[in-house]
Amino acid sequence: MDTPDRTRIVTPLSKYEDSPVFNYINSLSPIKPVKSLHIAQTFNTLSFSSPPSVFTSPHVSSQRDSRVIRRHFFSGSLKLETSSDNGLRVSTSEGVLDAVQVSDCSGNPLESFDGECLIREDDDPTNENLELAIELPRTLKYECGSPDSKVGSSQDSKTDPTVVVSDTPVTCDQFGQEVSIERHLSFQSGVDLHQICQIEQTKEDGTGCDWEALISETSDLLIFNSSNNAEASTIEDQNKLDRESSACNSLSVPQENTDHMPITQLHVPVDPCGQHQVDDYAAQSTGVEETETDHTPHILLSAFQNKEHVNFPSEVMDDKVGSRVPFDCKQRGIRRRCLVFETVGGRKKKLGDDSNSSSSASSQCDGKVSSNDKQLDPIRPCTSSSPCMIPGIGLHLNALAATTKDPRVVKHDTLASGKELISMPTSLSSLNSLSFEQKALSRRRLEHDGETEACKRCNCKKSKCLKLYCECFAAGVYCVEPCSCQDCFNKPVHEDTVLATRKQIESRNPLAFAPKVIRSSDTVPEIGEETPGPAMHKRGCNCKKSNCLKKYCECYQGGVGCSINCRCEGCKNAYGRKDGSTPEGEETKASEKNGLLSSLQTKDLRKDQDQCPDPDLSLTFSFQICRTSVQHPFSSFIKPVRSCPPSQPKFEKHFQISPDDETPEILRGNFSPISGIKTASPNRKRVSPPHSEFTSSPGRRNTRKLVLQSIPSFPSLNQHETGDFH
DNA sequence: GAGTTTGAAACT
DNA sequence: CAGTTTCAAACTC
Repeated sequence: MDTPDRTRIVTPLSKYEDSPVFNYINSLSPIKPVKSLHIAQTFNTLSFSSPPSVFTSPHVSSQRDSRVIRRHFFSGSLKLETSSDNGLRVSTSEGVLDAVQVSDCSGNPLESFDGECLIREDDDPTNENLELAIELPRTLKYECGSPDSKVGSSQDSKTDPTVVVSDTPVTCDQFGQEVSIERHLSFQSGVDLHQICQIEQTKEDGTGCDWEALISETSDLLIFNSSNNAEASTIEDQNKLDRESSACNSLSVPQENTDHMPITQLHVPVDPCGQHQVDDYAAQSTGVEETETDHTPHILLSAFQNKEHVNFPSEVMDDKVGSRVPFDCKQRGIRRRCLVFETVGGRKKKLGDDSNSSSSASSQCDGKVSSNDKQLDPIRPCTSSSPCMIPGIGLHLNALAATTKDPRVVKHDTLASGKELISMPTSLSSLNSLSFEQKALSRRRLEHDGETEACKRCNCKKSKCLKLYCECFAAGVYCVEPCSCQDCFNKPVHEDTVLATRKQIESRNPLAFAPKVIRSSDTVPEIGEETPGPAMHKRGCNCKKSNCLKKYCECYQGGVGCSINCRCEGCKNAYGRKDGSTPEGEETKASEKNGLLSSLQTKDLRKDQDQCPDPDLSLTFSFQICRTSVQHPFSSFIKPVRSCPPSQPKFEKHFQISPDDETPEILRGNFSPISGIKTASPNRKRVSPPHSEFTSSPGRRNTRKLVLQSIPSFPSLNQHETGDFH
C-alpha cells in the first residue's frame, strides 16, 4: 500500500531533478542536490513504509515493524515450545494470521529474501517462502486496517536498521525465538538482514549468557514490542518515555533491581551494537519509533534499561517463584502487546494488568505458571492477555471483524494486531476489524478487562467454540490450554473456520463481538468498588430468577447497573437498578420503552453532567473516556496484586463503547466522541472507531473523534493528559 | 466433580 | 418479533 505511493514519489522527483528548471535552480543555489535518497531499501515496500509525511510519527511506523516482528517471533517461539495454541494466542491478539503463521512458520522466510540464513533453526522445512509471501500481504492488510498505521508513517521500518539490530541481540537462538525476530528484521530490509546476520554470528561466537533468562525476557520483550502503535506513538509524542521509565523504576525496579540488573548487562555485552540494542528494547517495550531511538539513543537507552529491568524482574520472578509478578511496568507492556496486535487484537484481550495477566494472570487464573510457556501465551489476556485482545483482536476474531484487531489490536487482534491478537487482517466491519486486530493484538487491554479476560477460558462441549456461547470465541480470542473445551475449532489451526464463523455471526449481528457493556465515563469502579460509573449493558439483561444479583446477569457480571434496555424481573442489581434505584423503576420501563433512545440519552446525559458539568457533553465524554483509558492502566499500574474479581466487566473486551443497533443514541450521534474514544481493543488500546459503521450515522462528529484519538491512550498522569486534551 | 440453575445465544 | 431449544457459565451440593 505504501509502496506504490513511494514509488510515485520517487519517480517524479527524479524527473524534476532532470528537468531544466531544476538544473537551473541548482545552478543558482549554492546547495548541491543530492539524488536518490530513497535508494536502496527495497524491502521498504514490504516494510509498509509510506511516503514520509510531515505529520507522520516515526513511532508508529516502528510499531508496525515491531508488530511484524512479533508475529514472527511468536511463531518461532511457538514452534519451539510446541504449545502452538498457546503461543499463537499469545502472539496474536491481532490475529489469526499469527496463529496460522505459527503453525507454518518454522522455516526461514528470510532465506527467501536474502538467501542468507538468518534463522538458525531449520527444523521446519515447510513452505516458509509461501508463508512469507502470505504473511506480507496480511501484514499489509492489518496495517491498513489499523488506525494506528494510518496515524504514523511506515517509513520508519525502512529507515532504521538499528532497530532491527537491536532486536536481534535480545533474542536467543536456542529457543527459536530468535528466528522469529530475525524474520521481522528481514521484512524491514535487506540491509537490516545483513546486519542481523552479523549480529547473530557474533552472538554465536560468543558469549555465554544466561540464555534461559534472556529467553524468558525476550519473550516478554517481544510481547512488549507488540504494544499498540497508537500507544507508542502517543507516548513518544508526549515524550512520556522518560516518564514511563522513571515510573517503572520507582514502582517495580527497586525490588528487583539486583536481580535484573545483571541480566540487562548481559544483553548489552552480548550485543555487538550496544546502542541498537538499547534502541530495540525501547522500541519494543514502548513502541517508540525507530527514528526516535536513532536520534536519541542515550535517552532511550536509559529509559529502556529501566524498563528492561522491570520486565525482566517480573518474568524472572515468574519463572523462579511462580506467581509473583510486579504488575506495573510489566502490565504496561502487556497492554501494549495487546494493542499492537490489535491493531490486534490483537487483544487481545485485555491488558491493564497485562503484565500481570501474562504472568500473574496465568498463575492466578490458571493456577499454573510455567514460565516460558505462559509468557508466550499472552495472546489471551489470561495467559497473557486474554481476551485481552486482541480481540482485537488479536483476536482472530478481531482480525475478522474485524475490528480491532486487532490486527490482532487484536485479535486479537484479535488481536489484527492492533490486533489485536488476531492478526486477522480482515474484519468484517471496519469497526470489528480494528477492534479485533488491535484487540487481539490488543484486545486485550486489560485495564478492566484484562483481569477478567485473563481468566477467561471456556468449557464448551458442543459448540466447538465457534459460537457466542463460547467465551473465548465471543471475546475474539483463541482457546488456549486452560480451556476445557471439546472439539474446539477456535484455534489458529482453524483460522479459516473461525473467521468464517465469525463473519457469519457478524452478518447477523454486526456488533455481536462488540463489548456488551458500554461505559460512558471513566468512573469504572476499581476492583472492589461496587459502584461503577455511568455504564450500561448494551442490550440489557433478561433475568427472571437471579434478581440480577448473580453472574447469570450480564449486567451484574459486567459490573453495571441494569438499564432501561433490561427486561429483567425483580431486579436488584447491586450496581444500580435500571429504574434509577427505585423499585418502581420497572414500571416506568414499559412506558420508557417507546422513547428508549431519548430516555437513555437523557439518563446518560444526566449522569455525565453530574460528573462533568461541562456544557459540551460530547467533549466531556471524550475527555472522560480518555481519562478512563489512561487512568485505569495507571491505577492498575499502581496496584500490585491482581485478581479476577467477579465484578470486573466481563464484556469490555475490545471496545468500551460500540454503537450498536441497540445502542442508545447517546452512544451514537452526538456522543460519537465517546464511542470513538472508547472504542478500543480489549487491551485498552485505543482503536480508531470503526469508521464505516460509526460514520454511518449522520449525527456523528468525526472531528471530535479525531481530537480524542490524539490523546495518548497510554497511561499517564491525569494532569498531563488533561493539559493535552485542552 | 457431578448435578442443577440460569439466562444468553441460536433456532424456528 | 415471539416462542422454543440449545448451550455453557454460574452456582450448589
